[in-house]
Amino acid sequence: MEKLDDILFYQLDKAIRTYRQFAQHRIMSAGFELTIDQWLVLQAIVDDPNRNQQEVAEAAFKDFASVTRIIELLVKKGFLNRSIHPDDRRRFLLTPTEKTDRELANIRSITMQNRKTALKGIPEADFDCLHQCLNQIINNCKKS
Amino acid sequence: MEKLDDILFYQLDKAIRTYRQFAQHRIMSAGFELTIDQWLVLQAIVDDPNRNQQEVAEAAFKDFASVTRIIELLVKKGFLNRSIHPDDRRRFLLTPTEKTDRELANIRSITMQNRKTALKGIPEADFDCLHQCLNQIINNCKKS
DNA sequence: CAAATATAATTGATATATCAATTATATTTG
DNA sequence: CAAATATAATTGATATATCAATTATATTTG
Repeated sequence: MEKLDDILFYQLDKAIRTYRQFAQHRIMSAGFELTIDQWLVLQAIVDDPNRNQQEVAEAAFKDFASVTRIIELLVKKGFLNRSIHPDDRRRFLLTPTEKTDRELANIRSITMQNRKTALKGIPEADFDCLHQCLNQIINNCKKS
Repeated sequence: MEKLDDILFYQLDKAIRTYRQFAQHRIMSAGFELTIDQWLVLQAIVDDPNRNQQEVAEAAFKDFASVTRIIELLVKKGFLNRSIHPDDRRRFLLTPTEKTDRELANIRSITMQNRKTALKGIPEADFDCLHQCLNQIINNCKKS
């Protein structure tokens, strides 16, 4: 029987999850109250507040339903204000609150450190290889 | 603002999730009733039925609590029998049922195809690079 | 314009992840 | 040996993923 660790996809899964656990712990112990997924969604909204939820979902690579629920939490936690969109009553207008920018900036510095730590010892030359391989996998698996 | 796609970890996440969605769809449309995670846990048990649940969790890179719940489902679906372990009443004795081997073998052939499709176009030479990079990330992020 | 269709978002159900608390049993230690 | 501690597994609470169904509004079409 092949060892699970020899299977590329198992290793891929393990790598991203190990990183997520690591990063989440560091964000929490620094006293922040956002999960990585909440951070991703919030960042996607701040980057372009005109996005509707489906565009946010696509940007953050999340499910529509998840985005609905995550935004719910972000509103509850006071990072977003939600009001009805003036041009389309099916949509919401999502506006980051005052504390949002500060929080995002603070988390960003931790995230930068996390990435650096996680990538330590990987030669520059391998980055391209990684990016290309991952892109190829994404394209191969994308539903057409 | 950096594009999310330029961030290695975002791409990593996207790659494994795209693969998972792809693989899960193909397993389902072939008429099987196991999720990838259930398959992983079941495989870990079949590989070595002497494992206790914590060892299963470690092998499948899952949380203890998740393993409890996944085993619950596997028992319900008739892939495992659960009885009290003769040597240690805190443990359970998990025995694959008759249909388990057949099911695993059938899914295996689909999984092989899936992996092949997902890796199409990636040069052999890049595999080592990938494995090494992922391992490095796992080690860098592992809690010590 | 009214009916049909499309779109934006939500909701419900089920699966998995994570953390903390709990239960039951086994082992260790004074 | 009894009390303290360790271990195996479960349970509860909350977050996220996925699919299908639903609701509300907007747009299209006959």
